[in-house]
Amino acid sequence: MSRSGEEGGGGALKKGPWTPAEDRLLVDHVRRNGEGSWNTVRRETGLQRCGKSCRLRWANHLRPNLRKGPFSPEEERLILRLHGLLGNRWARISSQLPGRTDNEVKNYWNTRLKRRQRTGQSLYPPDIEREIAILRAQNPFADGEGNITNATPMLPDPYALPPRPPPSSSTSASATHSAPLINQQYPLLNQMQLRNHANHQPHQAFHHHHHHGGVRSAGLPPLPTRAREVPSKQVDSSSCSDGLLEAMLLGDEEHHLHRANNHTMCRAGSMPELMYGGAASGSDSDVTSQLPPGEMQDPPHLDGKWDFLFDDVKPTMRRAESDTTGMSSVAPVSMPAEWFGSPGPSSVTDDEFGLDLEMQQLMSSLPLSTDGFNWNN
DNA sequence: AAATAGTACAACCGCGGTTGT
DNA sequence: GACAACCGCGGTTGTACTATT
Repeated sequence: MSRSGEEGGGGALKKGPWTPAEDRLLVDHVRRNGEGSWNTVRRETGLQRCGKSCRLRWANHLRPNLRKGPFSPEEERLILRLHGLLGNRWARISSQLPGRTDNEVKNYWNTRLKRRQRTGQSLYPPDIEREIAILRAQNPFADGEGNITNATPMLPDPYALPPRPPPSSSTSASATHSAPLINQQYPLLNQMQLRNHANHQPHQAFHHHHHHGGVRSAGLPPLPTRAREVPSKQVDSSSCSDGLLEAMLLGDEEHHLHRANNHTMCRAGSMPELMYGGAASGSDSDVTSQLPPGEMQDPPHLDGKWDFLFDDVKPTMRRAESDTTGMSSVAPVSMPAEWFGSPGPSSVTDDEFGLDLEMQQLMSSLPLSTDGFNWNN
């Protein structure tokens, strides 16, 4: 089969930078049809772009709640830690950075941090390296290459009673013993575990890893089939808004980061003019409600007409979601509600939950320390 | 001011996974 | 089960921008 077959028919597909007119076509398409079905964009809008390109453009530049601009020190720390645990799984890493895309994280890593390698510096700051070594020892599903190694699910019971605290005197020694994830060094993590317990039914508490290239869940109960791969960006907020990350960040400077992510800087990348607002309708579907007054901008090149774009964006209706076999209770995965200013309870689907759980386990292992390391070195 | 090097980022490409027929 | 279509992810490339010489 031809992987490029999706471009079949019609004239040549356009490549290169997107124009405002193309963006408008795509956004309007998503507004009417929801995300997904990217290959119908061309048929329905006449946009001479392949579906793949449309998806990328939407995900990286046009979707709401994108956070652009330099990574904050907190974000950088998180990237480093997660990369140490996950490797080059950019989508997973970016899922823990609200509003950030995998492409951004990837670019960041390739430029800023790989420069350290070229200059002979270690990939991670020394303290992060220590953390990673410890966390790897604690997380049996994350090896040094970022691979999932849980051919046999080995996640500690997240609902287990807190174990004995590790010896307070020997941090390095803990790297050699398999310390449980619930760690009294990080009291908030215990809260997170309890919260996790309250939010999810026990039968859901298994590890389900969907990522290609990884080891899939072995001998685990089948998941209700839902619309397959969830773009990581679409998981992020639902994972964070009600999940463990926010709890972890409570009382921490990163908490402020997270709050900031939720309420500001909702703009689109190279097109800062693409503010999804201007006519605050007050409805849940109005992303502009997340933008502080005064941050509204009219997109110059679009003559201030972007306000209409996201008033009624429909949730994705994908093939697998169009059935009515017990999946009607599954919230649409695309267009998370929090995009539109209605955080509400997390609507994590079963599939998302599997991803979420894995990330929660990892995230719950990350210490809260905010050291004074110079991250620009 | 011009040339060069370095950086940042958008976009493309290929691969692999999932779903539908 | 085989195949086709679709989709998402990660690697890579192209190019605009900025800093330096």
